[in-house]
Amino acid sequence: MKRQPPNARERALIEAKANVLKALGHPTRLWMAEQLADGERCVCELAEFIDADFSTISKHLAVLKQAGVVEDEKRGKQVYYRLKVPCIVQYLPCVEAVIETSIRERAALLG
Amino acid sequence: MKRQPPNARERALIEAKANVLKALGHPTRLWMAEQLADGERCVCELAEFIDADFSTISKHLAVLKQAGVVEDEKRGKQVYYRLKVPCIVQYLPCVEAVIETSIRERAALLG
DNA sequence: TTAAAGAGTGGTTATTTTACCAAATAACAT
DNA sequence: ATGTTATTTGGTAAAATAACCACTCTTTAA
Repeated sequence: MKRQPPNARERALIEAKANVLKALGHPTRLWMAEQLADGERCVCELAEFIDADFSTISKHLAVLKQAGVVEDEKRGKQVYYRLKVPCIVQYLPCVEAVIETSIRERAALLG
Repeated sequence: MKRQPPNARERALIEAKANVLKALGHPTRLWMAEQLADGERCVCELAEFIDADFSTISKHLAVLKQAGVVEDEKRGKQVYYRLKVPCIVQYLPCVEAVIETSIRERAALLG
């Protein structure tokens, strides 16, 4: 069976998937997603541990939301964020495996 | 138990993980990774289906390699790429679930 | 009703990313 | 030796990203 170039439909799906991965591909946003694996958090709780302007944090959350990774809910003065599809963080062990492999290889090079 | 801000070690790990996700967070690179899930491919086989300059393709592969996602091997005139940690593509069903959720919600909005 | 706290927006700037072209390198065939 | 194919590298321009500041909006508290 010969391989095919991706058609328009497939290309759209790939783009959407890449967009999700890209959203998680920033240290601050990945950290946020990991925090949310333990349950919802308001912006102020997340901000407590992030050394960045509040507006920056807000924009990172907007990126995660736009990608469909999180959803938000306003309760009183606070806005709570939570993961929409929790499996998204269950992947991370494999991502870590990638890193461990790289580290092991570098160590092997050093003897 | 009170949550803690990430220390230097944790921050380095998060950065490394984010870097892997970022590498996969581009349509062309994600497509390449998916192709490699079926086994190694040389650059020319991948290029066959990608509408971009050869140099562009080469640079995308370099990004994946630098992130530790793929490794390469030169055999004759060709360079073959393969996944280093195959589980990296097993995640994608969850990524798709994120997208499906978004689509379903949008559909629900339309009634 | 006024002030303060939590969060988001708009604007700006520096940095990064991506794509293309041209040129270089490596291996093979003639 | 020379050309040809496969791939990478360097340069550059355009576009996207990420950070900060100043400001706005909303909700609660005084």
